[in-house]
Amino acid sequence: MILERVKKEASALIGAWAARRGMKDPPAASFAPAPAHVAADVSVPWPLPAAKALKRKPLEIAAELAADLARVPGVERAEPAPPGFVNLRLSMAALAENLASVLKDPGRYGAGLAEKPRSINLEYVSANPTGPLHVASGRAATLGDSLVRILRRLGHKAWAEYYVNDAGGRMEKLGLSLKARYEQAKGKDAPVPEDGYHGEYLNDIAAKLPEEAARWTPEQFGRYAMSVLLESQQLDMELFGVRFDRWFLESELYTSGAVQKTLEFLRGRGMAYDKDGAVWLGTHAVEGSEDDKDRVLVKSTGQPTYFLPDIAYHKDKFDRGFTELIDIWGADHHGYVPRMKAAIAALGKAPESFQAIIHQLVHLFRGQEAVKMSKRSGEFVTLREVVAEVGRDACRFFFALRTANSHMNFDLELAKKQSSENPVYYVQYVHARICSIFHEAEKLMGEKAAQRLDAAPLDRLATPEERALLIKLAWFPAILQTCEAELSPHPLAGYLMELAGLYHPFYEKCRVVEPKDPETSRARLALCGGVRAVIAQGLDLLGVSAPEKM
RNA sequence: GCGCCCAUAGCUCAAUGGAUAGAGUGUCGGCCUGCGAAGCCGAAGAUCCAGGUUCGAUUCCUGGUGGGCGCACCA
Repeated sequence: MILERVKKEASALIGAWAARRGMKDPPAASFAPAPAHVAADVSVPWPLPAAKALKRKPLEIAAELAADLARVPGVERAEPAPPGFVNLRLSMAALAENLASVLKDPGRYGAGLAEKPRSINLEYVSANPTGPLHVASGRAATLGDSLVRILRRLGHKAWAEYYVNDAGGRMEKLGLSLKARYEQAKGKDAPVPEDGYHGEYLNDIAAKLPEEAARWTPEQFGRYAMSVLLESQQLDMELFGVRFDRWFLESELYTSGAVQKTLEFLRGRGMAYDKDGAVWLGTHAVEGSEDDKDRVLVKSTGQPTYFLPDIAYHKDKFDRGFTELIDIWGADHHGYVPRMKAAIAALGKAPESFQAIIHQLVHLFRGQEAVKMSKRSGEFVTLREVVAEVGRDACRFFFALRTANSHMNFDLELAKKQSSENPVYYVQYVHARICSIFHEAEKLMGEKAAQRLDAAPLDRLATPEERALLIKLAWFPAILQTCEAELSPHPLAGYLMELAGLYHPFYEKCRVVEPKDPETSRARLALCGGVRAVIAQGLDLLGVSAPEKM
């Protein structure tokens, strides 16, 4: 990981430079890829913010600093550039060494960069078990699953959970709806309740009910429907390549007594009080609370609200040893954030230990026409349906490219039409193409020779196209860290697009398998091997396959 | 009414306060008798409006305009 070494050394030199000039709080050094029009690899903008503190011209600082940074091992050249950058060019030897390390152990490339390993519980999707998963759930699933994979690669403990709301009033509503469908199937005139679930899927479940269902109570219908639907959701996630470490049932919180214990815990901390026959959480009294009013924990009927078991659930996560909780919610729940934060504080935990990632909602279109997303009305576009039509890879990459904050329109017609033009194929194509080159090389050089990349003469890599690829490979670990910092996989998806975009010109200009020049062939094969490995690793972190043939 | 989020190329999206705002797709013009044309090369094409802070603003602040979402003893 050449860039990480260079960044570390350069930061130390910058710190020393600042100390020599008596700077008290020097700005942190940052490193970015140099823009296309400068002949350098890494851009260091540090002189610009430093100039303000020192009241000096940024370009002068850059010039002085460049002299220092030129000494960093692996740096071939360091030059000042207006208005106040230091541009670094890495040595070919360093880039070659980096490629060699990628080839040696691709699975460890970018691994273990976490300086302080975090213990994070990520909860996402958590859809009600009252229907199949909607295509919009694919967004949260992609965000969460990819993030978990990336965090683990970096060396963090990341644990994925899905909270199943299998308690409360929904069960009866669902039961009555299924019962109606069941009776309809027997020719009776039994309307689904107005506020029930009107989706087609209940007909399918009704058709497969056992005989004894004739004597079931609505609750039994409800329990049955939920277990079927939960299994269906679990299959949805599996088909989408999303694995959860635990499907946490809300009902467990009741059977274990955790709900009651949490209430007592909050009372004991002086955070809960009685008013108007209900029990309230004194959120306004919590230090730093941004919630504007108190919230009901137990209704005057004696029934807990949704809020209380939810607090119990989050308490349980802390009790299991996680120090950070991250929930991924759709924007329709953003109003719930201050409340949850207040609850976390009421539990006596640091407010920073809980974080909500809010993603904007997915708006479905069929051409120009908006598609309703209601579970109660008939029209319902399931995740499984879309995955079956456009493919898991295309779907996941599509979601992975976007930031959580983007309000996205998902045109089902376009998604189908574009399935062969989806950006994911642009990336996968490079992988397949390289695999094909290796087959070609094996034919000419023999299988063993083509696969022995470790001793390749990498100093043969000298064209701009080859160099651009080597640099791009070097940025991969830093991209994973960006994903962590932004809590989003989208920088990785964008990176893979860029890496693929650099490979094709290389392919056009640099012939890899060339019997007349076996040395260059071997070097280029090694480069191809490195690109293939990083693409495969990157796609895997996004839950996307890297096919050998397309 | 109050709060959160968004507005960048025809379309879908990127861009830790920094250099000439990047991709994909679409349009136009070229490129397959050597490793995959799901590709390459070239062209045209963008920061909603008005102020402000800054050496420097797509980015930060204020005010508009347009849109999404939310403001329960629902979950």
